[in-house]
Amino acid sequence: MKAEQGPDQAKAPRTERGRKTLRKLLDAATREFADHGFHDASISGITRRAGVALGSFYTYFDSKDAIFRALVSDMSEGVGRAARQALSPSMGALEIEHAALHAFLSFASENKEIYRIIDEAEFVDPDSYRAHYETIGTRIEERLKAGDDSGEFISGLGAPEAWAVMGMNVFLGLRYAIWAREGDPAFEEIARRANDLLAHGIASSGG
Amino acid sequence: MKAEQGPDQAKAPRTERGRKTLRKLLDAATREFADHGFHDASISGITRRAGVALGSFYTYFDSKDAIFRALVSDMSEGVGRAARQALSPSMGALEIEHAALHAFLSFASENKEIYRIIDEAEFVDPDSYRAHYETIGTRIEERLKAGDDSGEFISGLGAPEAWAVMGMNVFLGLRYAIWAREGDPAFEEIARRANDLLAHGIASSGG
DNA sequence: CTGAAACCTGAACCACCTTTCAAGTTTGTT
DNA sequence: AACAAACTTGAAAGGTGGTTCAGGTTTCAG
Repeated sequence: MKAEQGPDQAKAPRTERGRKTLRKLLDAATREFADHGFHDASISGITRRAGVALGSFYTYFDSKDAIFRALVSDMSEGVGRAARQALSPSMGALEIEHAALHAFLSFASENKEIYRIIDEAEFVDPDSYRAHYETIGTRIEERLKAGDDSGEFISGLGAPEAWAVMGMNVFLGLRYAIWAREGDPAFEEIARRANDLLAHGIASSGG
Repeated sequence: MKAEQGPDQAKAPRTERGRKTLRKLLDAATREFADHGFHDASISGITRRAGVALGSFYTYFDSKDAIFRALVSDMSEGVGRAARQALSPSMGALEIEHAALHAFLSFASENKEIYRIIDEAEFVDPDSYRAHYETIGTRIEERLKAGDDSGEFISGLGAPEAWAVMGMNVFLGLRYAIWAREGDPAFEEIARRANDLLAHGIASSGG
């Protein structure tokens, strides 16, 4: 239909002024979507926060959907980047899962608005949402298979176990990072307990 | 602001005709919200599906939000009812978790629209959404504590483990019930593998 | 049977929001 | 300096859809 720069790119600015305006719009949109949700957010709200005229928005994005997609894509990458940085190949397989969850909890805690936006993609941009979790699920599955190969994990692990681990992590993030309460255990304890569950399960040995 | 019948009740009809119209509106709304999502759903779409005039909607609900809330509340109870029916006190603690997940997968598979509507409540009606998961989490935590007491589970289990289990179940439901694919394992196998993970974890015994 | 309450109807009101556009300003290159 | 391209501007076009309302019909208790 229309020639675009990249998969979900904004119309690329060609001057310094343009790059600054684009950045202002993206930052403003993050706040606007976080505060109001996709549908109650308005373009005029975004441009007001960004301090630019309403019409300027369309210099950089074709539509409200387009800027939302750009944001989701940005943030999905951000989650991946944060996870990658916390992991090192020298870690043991279990240790990797522990570090991944701990990093995820910290990231979610510091980026609550980002999390809400990705969640809302389920309804605004289902393909991106699905791609986001499929990608993470695949990465976890690869880690499980690696632990299998190295003898640290039992064999026969696959996608179902990967999705189970992902679900654990996401829900612990929802409860203890996004919905954090006074008196909750620290992230360190949460990660340790989840790791114990993952390692040995909860059946009593005598059973 | 306004006197209402119940916590999230529709304006109660007083005649048989009224009860039928209310039911038609709720059924139509379920389909409309499932097909279009909250914001792209329209009142006129609901009344068209229900076969009643636009204005009749406001005889039963104060707003679009109100009917959505009523629906979420209905459905949240439906999920709980389905789970309760699948469980029996004679089951062992692990068996209970297995049955709960299996029932949830079946329920989600047969009620995809319900699943989607509850998910969207995160944005339309955050309090209901949170209450929904807090309730389920508490119920799981009670089951874990019961297994602890009976000696079937290790001791020290609590909310973090409950949320981990809930996350596992929800994400397995998302992947294998809602996003089911050709060639996926049967629910029985998914439930069995999740139950193994929950019972013994994935660390190799020799570790 | 009868009257009041419940219920139904759909056109119109209204508030709001995305998107367009024509005209003006700034930037960067030659 | 001079010009084209990039960028900005904000009013207004063009839609949409939630909500109201005044008047008509049905229900049901007495």
